[in-house]
Amino acid sequence: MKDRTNLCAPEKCLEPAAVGGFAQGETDRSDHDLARLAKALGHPARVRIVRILHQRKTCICGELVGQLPLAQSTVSQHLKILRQAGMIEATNDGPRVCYRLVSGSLVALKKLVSQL
Amino acid sequence: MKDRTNLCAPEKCLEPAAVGGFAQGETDRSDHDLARLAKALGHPARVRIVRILHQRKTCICGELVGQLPLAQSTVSQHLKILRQAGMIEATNDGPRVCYRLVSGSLVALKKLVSQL
DNA sequence: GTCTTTCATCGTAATTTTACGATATACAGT
DNA sequence: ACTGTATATCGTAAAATTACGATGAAAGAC
Repeated sequence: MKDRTNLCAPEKCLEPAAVGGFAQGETDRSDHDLARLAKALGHPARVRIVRILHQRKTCICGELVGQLPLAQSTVSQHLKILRQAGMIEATNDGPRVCYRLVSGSLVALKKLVSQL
Repeated sequence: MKDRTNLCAPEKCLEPAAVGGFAQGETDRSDHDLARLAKALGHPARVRIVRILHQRKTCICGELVGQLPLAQSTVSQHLKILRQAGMIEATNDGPRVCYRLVSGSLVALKKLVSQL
């Protein structure tokens, strides 16, 4: 077989090679940051969730489930992905969970994209 | 087992539910378009490729391979993903292949992101 | 206390992604 | 025709993604 520790998935990709001359750790970080946010938006359901949260400023999980043609557990999974990417956050409201966009996350994304 | 024809991956996701009241096929298409482009940028190597092509306006495949800590076949695979997403295109230059950004693809991405 | 509601997590399966080496293909030069 | 260079594609394996139902955990209602 071979090593296959996946040089790219975590945070190692593109960094070894970049040391080969001109220091561009800046670019590397941008690459990873943008890739991380882009990946989080790489599914229509998650784009939709972000859109809804942008409109309603805040939204209960159950309402999001109602807006999507997916099982509750699947929506919960998508919410987790967006949370791990730092795009949304949640607070508890009794038995309910209130989601909202992380302030500045959209601005950060737009900035990274505009720098392309 | 069950059906599991994956209602989301192709182009079906979010469309059945959207018919439940206010017609918003517009939003659905935007969701899919943005998700498609975002997914294409959802890997640091592909972000890097797009950045390089933006700088140098045009680039031979081999140079891209030299800039990335990945095997030639892997880079070729990433290029294929970007091509299928409509972000880059290629022309043959002798035995070499010359890649460039598809004119307007970045603008389209920026527009979709700015509409978030 | 016991329900009920709301959501996250678990277990699982199918599919996709990511990576590599090996091989095929296409073109230029000799 | 043969050689070498450049690239794509194939075969394969590991890991991640996407989806679902079932189960678990927390909080309010009774």
